[in-house]
Amino acid sequence: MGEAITIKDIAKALGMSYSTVSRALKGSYQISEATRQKVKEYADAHRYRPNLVAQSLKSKKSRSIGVLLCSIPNSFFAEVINGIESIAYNQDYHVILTQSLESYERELKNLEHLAWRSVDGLLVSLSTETIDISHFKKWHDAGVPIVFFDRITDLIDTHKVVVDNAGGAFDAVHYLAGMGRRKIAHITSSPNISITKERLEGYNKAMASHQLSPAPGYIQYCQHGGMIPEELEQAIDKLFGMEEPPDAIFTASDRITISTLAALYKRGIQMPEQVMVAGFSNFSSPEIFCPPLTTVRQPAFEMGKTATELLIQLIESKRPVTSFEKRVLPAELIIRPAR
Amino acid sequence: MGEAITIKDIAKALGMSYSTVSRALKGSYQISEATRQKVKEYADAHRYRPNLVAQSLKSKKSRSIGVLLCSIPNSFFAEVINGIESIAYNQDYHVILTQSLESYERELKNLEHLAWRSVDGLLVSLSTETIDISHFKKWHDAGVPIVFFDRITDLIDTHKVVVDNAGGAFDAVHYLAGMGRRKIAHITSSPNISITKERLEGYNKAMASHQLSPAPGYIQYCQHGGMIPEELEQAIDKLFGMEEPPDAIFTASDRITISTLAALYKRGIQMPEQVMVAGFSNFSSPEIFCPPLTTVRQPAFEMGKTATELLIQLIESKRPVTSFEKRVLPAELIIRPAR
DNA sequence: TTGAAAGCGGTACCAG
DNA sequence: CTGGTACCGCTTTCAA
Repeated sequence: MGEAITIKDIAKALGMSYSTVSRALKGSYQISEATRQKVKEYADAHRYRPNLVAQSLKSKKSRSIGVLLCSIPNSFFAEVINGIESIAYNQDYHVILTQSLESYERELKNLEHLAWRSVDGLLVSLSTETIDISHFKKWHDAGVPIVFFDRITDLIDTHKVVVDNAGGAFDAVHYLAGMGRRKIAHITSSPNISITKERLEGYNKAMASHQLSPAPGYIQYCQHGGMIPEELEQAIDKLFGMEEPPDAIFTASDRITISTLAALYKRGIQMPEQVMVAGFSNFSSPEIFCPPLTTVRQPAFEMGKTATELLIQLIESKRPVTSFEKRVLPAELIIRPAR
Repeated sequence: MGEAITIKDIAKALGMSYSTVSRALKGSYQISEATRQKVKEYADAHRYRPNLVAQSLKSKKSRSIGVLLCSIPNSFFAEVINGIESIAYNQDYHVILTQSLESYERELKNLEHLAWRSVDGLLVSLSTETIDISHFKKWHDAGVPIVFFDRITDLIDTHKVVVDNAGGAFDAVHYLAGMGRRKIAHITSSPNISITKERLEGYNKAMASHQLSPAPGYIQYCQHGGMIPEELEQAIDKLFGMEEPPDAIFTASDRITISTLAALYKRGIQMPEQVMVAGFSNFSSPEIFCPPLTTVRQPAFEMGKTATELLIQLIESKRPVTSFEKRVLPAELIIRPAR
């Protein structure tokens, strides 16, 4: 795009060698203040911008970050992407997005693709189907920086960014119990992924703290995280086919929350009278739902930002990093009373 | 990422010259079937992948597409991005996203940034602030392929992808009128952008066809497309401070629709009794809003796909393209009756 | 402090 | 049909 001026042009114009110009532009090194001035001036005047491709070829760094996540238009991930871009843009990295659509197969293919594109590092949120993580282990062991976010794994030692899933889940269930509900069900994602376990833990803890114990079948898993509509339909049908159907549901993710509400409507189940719903969601205005929805909101933008900062730190670290951190961001319960 | 095998490695291993290997790999040209076989086999066996950076440097093509839009986490644009990625991924282009956040200033900066990254082409949806489009004209005249989508301009002759905004607007307003509403207001975005004009046109036409003429002040513009919360608050306050407040509102975009509902709630204005709302939105399940929202849905994924296909076609065209098309995708009115 | 030159991985032209 | 080589734009050693 556009015919740009190169180092050679500058050298020719100023009657110097390429290397001198190159050095002058990078600041550093041994170079006389005079020539540096001259070069900088000329460069600015002619709007010189280094050719990134040439730099890449030389440095073997692509200044790109690969992102693996399940779905771009999911409101949670869309916000995460926003956070990622906000950092990457300023640090002159570009971001290559790939979506697994909750398929292990696709996750593998995407990883392959990103490897080929020679990204400098990876931001990864695992698919619901993923159990074996040796594909990531391979790259990680080969020295490729990886930061996991949201759906993480304990089997690879690197930076991780998550929200306080257990805490958020606890708060939501505690709220439902506080509203007098005792038969609180939980519709959640695949048991494979970390967030499912942690949110379940919060649910269990809150139930216990209210001396409640969920009936068998009160915990419904959607293997594909609600990506497949039938999953949710089935979950709802099972719950309301029970002898003692729930009087509240705690939903574990954005997509599941929205789909649960839709499915309940379709069946004419009254909310909040018959069943009260609260769950994870990052939709901007859940107060316009019917009834207004109490949600656990995740700092998605923040998560994207933090993960990207950590990744770039890893990429640009001079010495191999051996000590890793797990950032836990707070989840926020936003209570929206019925009208 | 990873230590890859190069053409030189293959050449060395097979005792041929670089050029022979290169030719063999590209298929074409004059090369004996035997050597081609040998090379291909070796390459496959050792998982050879051409170095994209080197190819870029040589070919002066980056195989990247720059995208300019207003906001990533907006549900409409998030779906568009999904469509863009779906095509780009398969054609081995990568996508660089930038957001204007409805600022002309930022749009300029982003364009600069993308130019520097030497993208092969641009997908552009203008910011609400943009009036002067000479920055795009400059690049377009320099031969950079551009495809405009959604918020387009007539001042640059190139491919464009839009939805039938006037038609969608007409349908929505016609629906409201059909429900017996006569005082139908319109909250819309900045008058600068194409979609505002077209949706207004549909509104006017539908009003006229029902022998309705909007009171002065029934058309409220949000200069920043509802990005700034106060804009909407003011619009609502103006509408309901009038002697004859509206009994229906047609909203012109996703963000405006959601914010309008939220603002009406906040003020305790009853829907649909006091005022009935219908508008553009790509939220997945507006039936869970209160009341269920009748929406004009745009084929956003399709739009992203189509725009990207057209762009890649431009980029890869051997001869300069001189005849351009404007694809108009249908908008779909989805009626959701009150419960 | 500056210049010359090699090389990153591919491509394409020119000989042979 | 195949080999040699220059070159894309930049960085970096080695000499001067």
